[in-house]
Amino acid sequence: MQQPATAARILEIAVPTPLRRTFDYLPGPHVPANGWHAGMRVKISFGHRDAVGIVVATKSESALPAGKLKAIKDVIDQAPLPADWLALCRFTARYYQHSLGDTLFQALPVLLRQGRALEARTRERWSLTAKGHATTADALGRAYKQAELLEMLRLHRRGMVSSAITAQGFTRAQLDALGAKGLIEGTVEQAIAPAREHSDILAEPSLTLNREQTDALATLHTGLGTFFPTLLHGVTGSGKTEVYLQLIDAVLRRQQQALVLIPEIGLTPQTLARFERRFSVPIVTLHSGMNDAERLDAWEAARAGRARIIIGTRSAIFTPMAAPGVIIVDEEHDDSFKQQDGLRYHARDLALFRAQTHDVPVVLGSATPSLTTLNHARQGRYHHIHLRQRAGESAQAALELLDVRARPLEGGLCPQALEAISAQLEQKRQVLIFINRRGYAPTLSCHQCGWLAECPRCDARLTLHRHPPQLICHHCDYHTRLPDACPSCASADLRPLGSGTERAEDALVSAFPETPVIRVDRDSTRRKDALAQTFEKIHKGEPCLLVGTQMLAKGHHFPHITLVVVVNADGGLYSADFRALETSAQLLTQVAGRAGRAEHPGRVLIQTHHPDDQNLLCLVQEGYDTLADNLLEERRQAQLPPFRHMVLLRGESAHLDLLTTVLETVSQELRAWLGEHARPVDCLGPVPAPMERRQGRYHMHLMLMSAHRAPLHDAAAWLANALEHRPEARRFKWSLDVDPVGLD
DNA sequence: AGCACGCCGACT
DNA sequence: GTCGGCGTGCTC
Repeated sequence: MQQPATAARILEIAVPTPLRRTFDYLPGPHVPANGWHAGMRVKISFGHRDAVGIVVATKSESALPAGKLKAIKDVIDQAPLPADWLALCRFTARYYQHSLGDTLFQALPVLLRQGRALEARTRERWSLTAKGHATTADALGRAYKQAELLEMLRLHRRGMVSSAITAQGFTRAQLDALGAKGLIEGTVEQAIAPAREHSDILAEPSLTLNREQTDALATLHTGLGTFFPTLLHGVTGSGKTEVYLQLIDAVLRRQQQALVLIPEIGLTPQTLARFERRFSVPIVTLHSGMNDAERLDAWEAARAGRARIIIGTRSAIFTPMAAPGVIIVDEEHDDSFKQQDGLRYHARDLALFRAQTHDVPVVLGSATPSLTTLNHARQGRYHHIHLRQRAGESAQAALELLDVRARPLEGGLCPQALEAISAQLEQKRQVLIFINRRGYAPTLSCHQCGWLAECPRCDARLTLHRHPPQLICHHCDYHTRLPDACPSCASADLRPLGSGTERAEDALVSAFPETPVIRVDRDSTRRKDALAQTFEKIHKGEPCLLVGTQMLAKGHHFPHITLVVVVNADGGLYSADFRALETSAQLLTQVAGRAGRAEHPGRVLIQTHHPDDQNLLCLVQEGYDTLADNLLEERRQAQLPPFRHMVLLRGESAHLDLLTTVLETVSQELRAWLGEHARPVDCLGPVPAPMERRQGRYHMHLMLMSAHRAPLHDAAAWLANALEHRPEARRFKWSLDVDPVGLD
């Protein structure tokens, strides 16, 4: 037996504030039944407001005189939040140089942030009794509604929860009446009910694996119960999901849970349905479409161990688990795993940390792995499993470059592309046209004087939209009506410059009036279910033209598409951002993977103004893996990530001079400090951000680079500290980005 | 980040 | 005369 905990004299408490420090409180008269422990939530008065805080330590002394300390107002949790969850948040806060309080509260569902008790909600499930089964509806005489209810429940073998019953138009009175007659009974269960004992894990048999999949699974099986990081490197259609499913099956049989992270728009209803069809255990999902109560239910059920499979986007990495067994990060190269504001964490990287602390395998799956992950695999830090065959009959589509220099373009499409589209349509097939630009045209220009429509608040062109006709800035919320004449020379000869999805759509409608043209981008898909409905239409296989942005490239597969046209592959070729080529090669490969299924070999036509570009040629002739190796070599020579690590300090202000001056000063001080303490860290800048002016504010960067994490971390911490204690630094916004994924 | 305090402009 | 603008200071 544990000794009764001695009463804590001081509680160290993390508070939801960006301040990077904790605050000491007195326990007052409050003593939890099992003593004070880190991870307990408390109510406190903080400054001039009330707040929820989390105890992160108990101690006997404070740096502050006792008279300055307040007592807490109340205890919320009698049992602390999980210790490993707290450790994950601590690591995250330290690694990303973020306030612990902010980190902890961000990792908590909203209702827990607000101080709601952590316990499963309960609900009532109704089903027929033996007597109910033996009774026919006509025995109920004139109680028609009751008879109807009885019949409905007869159809639901596992019963129905009361909310579902009332949603069908029945009342509590009708339930009670049938209950009183002994025909039905209600049992109270937790919001996400545990799997029934002795029930099967599988609801349907697994698929037969091919040789590669079998080997992959065998390797992964050897890693169960240990930290076993693996890159599952499989071409589109190679059956990665089936490998995940069978690995999860093994994890469930060990009485453990599986956490599956997916990109923001990667969770298609098809994928979720596949998990739910396969397993009969409780599965919870965590995504943006859920309300606060549902999120709390899922979080609580995962923590308690009732939820056996947890599927979610980025933030699901913070879901606690009673018995973690595996973490899977699907499409690990996807940038939506990186949070781009506030706490700028990367869910994939945290998945690695979590897997390590839990001693469980972590599987990173992708057809186009990030250079970071590929480098780990090449250096033997991760197991590297290849799936090179496509499962099923389909062939890999052939990639071809189309030189569009000096060719006439219709909605961005050259005559050769239009011809190829026409040939496919004659054979009643579907074609995908990929343009990574929404709107009608990237900008509007004056044919007389060369004026370009520019955003008054950003260093960017305004995009021309047709529905409704407007000039819109895609970097801020600025929009304006179309000018009748050139603001510069008053000429009326204003012309759209270049093509976006809307213009391609128009061009295709006039070129192929018989064929339906479906546009998929953020503007055409505003309504909630519009995307799902559109995809359903496409899956019927009727000939059609599909025009869209990268929304089309992710997750979904379209078996009837036999031709993909990429309108412009040049975007990533000559960008200032060192990652642009990597991202763009991944995107092109993902788009190309949409074509060519079953009996039709696919074609992918890539329009370019740079048909001799070495990288583009490499991608087309050798494929992503070879290009990735070349890019890794370039990164090594340039000493860029992943060969050196990076921390970016972003500063933002309406006053450029103020921003520059302070960043100059602080960077000089940092360089002096680095020299004095012999820290091998390079400090570059301040330099203007790639788009210096955005939303009327100036953006400057300071970049820290080092081959070693520890000194880089020290430098970042020094910088954060210096800025926090410098009064001038409070006159502009700044943030640190550890391992940034974009330099914007 | 909140939130309060504080000292100067256009409103009932 | 007051409502309110956001500069500045503080949170155990």
